[in-house]
Amino acid sequence: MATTLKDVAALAGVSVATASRAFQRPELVGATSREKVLAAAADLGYSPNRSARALITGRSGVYGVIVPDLENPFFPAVLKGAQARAHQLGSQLLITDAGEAPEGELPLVRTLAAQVDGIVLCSSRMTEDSLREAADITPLSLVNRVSPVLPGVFADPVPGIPSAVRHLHRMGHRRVGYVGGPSVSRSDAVRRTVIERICTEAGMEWTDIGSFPPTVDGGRSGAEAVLLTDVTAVLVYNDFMALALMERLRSFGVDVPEEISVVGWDDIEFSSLVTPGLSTVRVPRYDMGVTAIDLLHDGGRRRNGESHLECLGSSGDEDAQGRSPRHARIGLPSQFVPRGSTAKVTARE
Amino acid sequence: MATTLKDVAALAGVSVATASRAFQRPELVGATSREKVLAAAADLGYSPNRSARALITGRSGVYGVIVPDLENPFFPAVLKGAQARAHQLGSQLLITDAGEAPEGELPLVRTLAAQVDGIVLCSSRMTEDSLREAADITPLSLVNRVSPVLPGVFADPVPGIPSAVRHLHRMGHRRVGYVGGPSVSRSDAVRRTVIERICTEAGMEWTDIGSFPPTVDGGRSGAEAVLLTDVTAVLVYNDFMALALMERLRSFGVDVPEEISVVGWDDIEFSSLVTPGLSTVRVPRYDMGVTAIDLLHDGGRRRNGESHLECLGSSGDEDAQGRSPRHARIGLPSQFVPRGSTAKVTARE
DNA sequence: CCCTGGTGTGCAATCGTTTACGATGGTTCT
DNA sequence: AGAACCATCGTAAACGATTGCACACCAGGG
Repeated sequence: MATTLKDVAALAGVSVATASRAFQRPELVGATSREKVLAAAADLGYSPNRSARALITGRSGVYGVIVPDLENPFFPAVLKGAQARAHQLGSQLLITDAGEAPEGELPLVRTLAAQVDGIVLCSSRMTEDSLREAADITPLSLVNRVSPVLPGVFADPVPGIPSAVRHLHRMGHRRVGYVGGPSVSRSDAVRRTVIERICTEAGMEWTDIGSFPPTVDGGRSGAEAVLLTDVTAVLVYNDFMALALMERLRSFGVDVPEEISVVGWDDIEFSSLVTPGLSTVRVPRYDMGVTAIDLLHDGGRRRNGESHLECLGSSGDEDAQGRSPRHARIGLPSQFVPRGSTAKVTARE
Repeated sequence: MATTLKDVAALAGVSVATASRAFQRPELVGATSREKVLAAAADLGYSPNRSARALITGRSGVYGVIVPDLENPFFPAVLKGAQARAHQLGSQLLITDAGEAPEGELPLVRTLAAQVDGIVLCSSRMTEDSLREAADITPLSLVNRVSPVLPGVFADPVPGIPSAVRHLHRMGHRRVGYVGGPSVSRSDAVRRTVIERICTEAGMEWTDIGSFPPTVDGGRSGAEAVLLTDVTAVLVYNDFMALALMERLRSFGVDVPEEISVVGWDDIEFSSLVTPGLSTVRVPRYDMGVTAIDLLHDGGRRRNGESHLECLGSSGDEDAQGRSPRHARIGLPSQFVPRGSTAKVTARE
């Protein structure tokens, strides 16, 4: 049916070995035969059979990506970045929705591992032990999750949080709250501490409003909790929650930003669409996808200097043999995006 | 590295042929050897090498899906449905973002075709000719696009539009407009005619407000165009545009729904989050994904009765040989979801 | 006793590539 | 001139699974 390398070789008048080398190791074949092969290939519209290649090289040219929920607007941009990079590298992306099931992730990794060259785990909720086990099966790269033993990329709260907090300070806010996400979330914990530090540095009062599910409902509950405090501004775990929170505040007759300013996190597309626009901390989702594939591709080796990436740290843990594997953990800078949901403090208490 | 069929066969004390048949054609091997093979496989944690299998069977166990833009909230649910079905069938999904480039879709199909068993094209903007060419290369199934020569699944405007229009009528609206999407869009044309028909049937005045890009900007432009007319309610091509349109109307001091009612299309998640909630025509995205894979899987053959699907029509075109290939074109019912953006007519004019 | 038929199994070819190895011819060095 | 070397290319063996074919074995009928 499809044209094979043998057809190309025949048309070019060379052996299949030479034809193969014309693609794989061009420097090993003579200029004339190389050109004949290339011409024949173009002529026949040849494209190599990836299964055959995978069979012998042991690499499929496909990377797997596991996301917890495709409908969460955080991930598509990550996927786009990952796909762009994968295509540059001649690979494809096998995307899988883990479907809200933390305990299903490890089996999923097992299934996928057999047919991919490595897996990008997004916001994985797997235990550290499961992660280790998964890493034994196949190369892994983490997005939005840090592990001492695995390479990964995450959003650095800096400079987003400092600049958000300073912005609130300039607007006259002195009491700010944080509506957190799931308490198991590492990034939530990090944000919490950074917010606290920056607030105290700026001489502002900080209130932990609690942990909530990272959903619309969580945002609504958050709104109710906010009303029990005297804060004039809140930072919220993600835009989803922040939008629901604004909505809920309004339904209680509390105006945003007149009475309470709200800052979200992620800068999903809708944040700029609502009224008032949601001020938010933008995270470089696309670049995170790109970087995740990079990490997979060079298997944790030294990164090429080409990029805008900023490597914030590496694991120094020593393994049983006393070697010191250094796994890249890359933090990409976040950025505060001011919009209508933050304003000068006026009414509230 | 990984355990192969040979290992399993050796442990079970049979030949690889028997081991293979124990999986593929169990009825051909004796009960005792079958059990020994299965036990050995379980013991070794054997999983077949899909590349090797693909090489000989010519089927990779992977379906491709091409979407125009992953960040468009319409698609994730489709992908989820497609994935669920694919997994049921033992296949994986290779998802690709075509990246806003209609002219890039055909090359993309060519690239993908080599490594998948078929491709689901979502909202393809390819020309009919390109579609035909693509269909020559690999099995195809269309989502949100109908073609006379290809199987596909689309959202049936019924009963969504009739019930939306009746709802507006009950609210006292007599002049409604339609803010359309790209004029090349088939579904746009269909909606247009259905809206017109239902409106006239209900004795309402209908205004075509024009064609706009299916983006936030398109929605904004649509808002301005709406203000040049005297309609009291508009139906909008999709929720994205509808939300931006509401936003824009409001920035012009026009209240929704006090002065103008707005109905969107798709029921993306945010439509229920904004204030007022966006009334919208919900389309069964998840089921469309499921069905698209089904169409690919049974290669346009008769559908099994198991489902809730409603087959609206088949192509009767005859090909050169005079045969009459019947390609399933399946319309899934849409549904009107009333929310706050539609209300009794009051102020306008 | 031979032949037919069915059942269960193994041998070996095959899919399309990659790549180790060896063969060939030509060039350069001593 | 002979050796050593290099560039170039072909032969053939993999990779791991599937499957057509043939073979062995056993039952039963003539």
